[in-house]
Amino acid sequence: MALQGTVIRTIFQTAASFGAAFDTLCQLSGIRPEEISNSENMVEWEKAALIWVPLFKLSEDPLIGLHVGMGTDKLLHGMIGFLIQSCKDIDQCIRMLCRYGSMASPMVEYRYTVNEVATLEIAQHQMWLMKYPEPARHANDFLLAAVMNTCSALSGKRIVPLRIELAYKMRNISEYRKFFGCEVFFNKEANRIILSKEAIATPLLTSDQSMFELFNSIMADKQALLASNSTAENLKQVLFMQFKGRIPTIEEAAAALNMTVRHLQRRLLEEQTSFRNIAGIIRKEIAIQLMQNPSIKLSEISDILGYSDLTAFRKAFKSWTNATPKALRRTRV
Amino acid sequence: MALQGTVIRTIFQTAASFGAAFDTLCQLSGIRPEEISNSENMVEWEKAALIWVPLFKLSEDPLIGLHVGMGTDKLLHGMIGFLIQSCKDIDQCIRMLCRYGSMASPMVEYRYTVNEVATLEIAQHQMWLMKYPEPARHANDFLLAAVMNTCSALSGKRIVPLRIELAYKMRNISEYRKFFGCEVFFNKEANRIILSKEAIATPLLTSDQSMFELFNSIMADKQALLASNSTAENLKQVLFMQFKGRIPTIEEAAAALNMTVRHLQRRLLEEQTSFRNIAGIIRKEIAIQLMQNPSIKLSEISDILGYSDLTAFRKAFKSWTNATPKALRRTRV
DNA sequence: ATATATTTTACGCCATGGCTTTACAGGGAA
DNA sequence: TTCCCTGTAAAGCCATGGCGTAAAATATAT
Repeated sequence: MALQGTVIRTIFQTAASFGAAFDTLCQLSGIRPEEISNSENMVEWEKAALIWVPLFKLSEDPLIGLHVGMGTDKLLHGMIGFLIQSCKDIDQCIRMLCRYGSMASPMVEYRYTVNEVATLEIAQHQMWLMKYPEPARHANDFLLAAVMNTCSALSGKRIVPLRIELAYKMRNISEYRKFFGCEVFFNKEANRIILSKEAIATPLLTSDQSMFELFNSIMADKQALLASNSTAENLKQVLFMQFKGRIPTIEEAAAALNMTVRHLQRRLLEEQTSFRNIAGIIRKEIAIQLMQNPSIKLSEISDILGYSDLTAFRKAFKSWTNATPKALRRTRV
Repeated sequence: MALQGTVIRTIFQTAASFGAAFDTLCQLSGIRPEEISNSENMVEWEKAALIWVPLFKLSEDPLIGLHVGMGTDKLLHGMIGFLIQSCKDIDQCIRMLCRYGSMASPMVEYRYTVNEVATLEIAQHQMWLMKYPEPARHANDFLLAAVMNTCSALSGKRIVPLRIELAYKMRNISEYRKFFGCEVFFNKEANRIILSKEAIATPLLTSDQSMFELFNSIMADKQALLASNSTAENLKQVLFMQFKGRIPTIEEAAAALNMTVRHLQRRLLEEQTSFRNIAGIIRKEIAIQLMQNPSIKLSEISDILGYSDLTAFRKAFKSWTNATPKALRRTRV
């Protein structure tokens, strides 16, 4: 899992105005400038997640994510960036973000629903939230602010949401209100931008139908290409991306892959693996990731992975790693 | 722990209009009519909690508690009933209910706060809620309705709350709305009646200052008499009544008993016991009560008692009972 | 390809031993 | 009475073995 490199470049460049030199940030984040100069290049998710640590240290700004997002008027670059700026209105922009956003940042899922109001939910992967809670918060603030800024920049009008809902604790609410221009609620169940139907109907100044169709076609082809992996790889993707407190059942996974359970089992058998095998791999990966945050207790990791019994988790862990959790934590320090 | 017997008599008499004969209810509840004919007599808490089971079976009414409460215009009887009807206004009524209510129904705590609005919270003991969730719901509905009905009856005006908040799932909301005459919210964190300041300032038709002072003096003396137990008994009372997910610490208990930690330890030593000893007794008692509901898992009981580790709970349980939890559940079936 | 039946495996639940840490017990001085 | 200090017991955390059950694997018939 990774993040489009140029998003990081944008963040670092914008942060220069907060007293943080571009080169210093690269160095402190372990990122070479060439890694983030090309919109096709992806940066490993942990490197991307942790850029906020030096950013915070250097700026001493508890709202560094929000402030950097304020200064970002182009969230994504390259092909997807061109696609978005060619959309006809804000609504289509957000739909394209939802459809292709995961190609640029697979650790974030964008969900969009339109009823009386339009709701865009930004869902970071739970593993990221658990392992690096504070950097995840800055990243989310950044995304929200950058999304709104980008919408305003492309439409030539200040787009004001109906309200913002944030899943974390309040922190200097007046800064949020000032930037978004609407009420902001903390401690909500998810991170959401709620927009009016008028707002999402706002046309873009940069709209270009033929360019839109061109870029959309290219993106769709690219997405299809990425998807033509082995069944095992696709299954891993599904299990990992749709992980929310428990591994999906084989029925759910088969449905997500548009095949029957028995067919999925046959395909996996052809590839010398099984659903149970893949599910174990995903659990192991998430467990080991979370164990690298020493403040996360073993019982929490067990709960997160869907085990209702700690002894069962211990046994499973031993079977994956041939080591006990404590022993593995010792070796990884 | 018990409940003022005449409250049950009132419930049974009111339920007669729902097709349930008084004698039948007594028989099905294992309660002799003499037990509930005297306002000074108390009925064991489990008998009192379980009266709703036959009531529900006979009436087949999922809102039996609410409906019986609707027909009850005198919540408490005897001395405390006279005290309440002698109050000057609704506000004083509720204060007396909070102060002396636990003498009539120790398994319920009434909490009252007045800010912009007046909030009366009715908190049933957690052990009751866990062991008998459905009867607890009926009892709570009954209490809420009876409290409002009693207020209206004593003041000669229909007292309409600002809103009602209930901690359980929605069930035929229109019946609640119709009776209370205000909005009702379910799935809230506690059971509360929210009243306006105008409502609580409503004077009682039955107000009598000299009778109030007489009954208040008698109740205060009686409460003081009940309290002049051994330190161990008082501590048990405090630990049990203030149990909310964990046993209070020795500091908290000492503060509740108006003495220092060291003084409490000395008093208990004089009575050949200790805080740890008393705390263990309370934990054991709650654990055994909850284990009698087979749908409550051991891990839930462990959590409820404040253990963050199931193996520690198992060990403690063995030390209290000389039996494993499963073995004890087998013998008690 | 699906449906059914049988087999296998991993999770849920139970119980216990071991080690560390922390809350309490209790003595004693002021 | 308060304050301080030392010792101890119980809770927190770790790890493992055992047994039953349900989900998944797989064989087989259609």
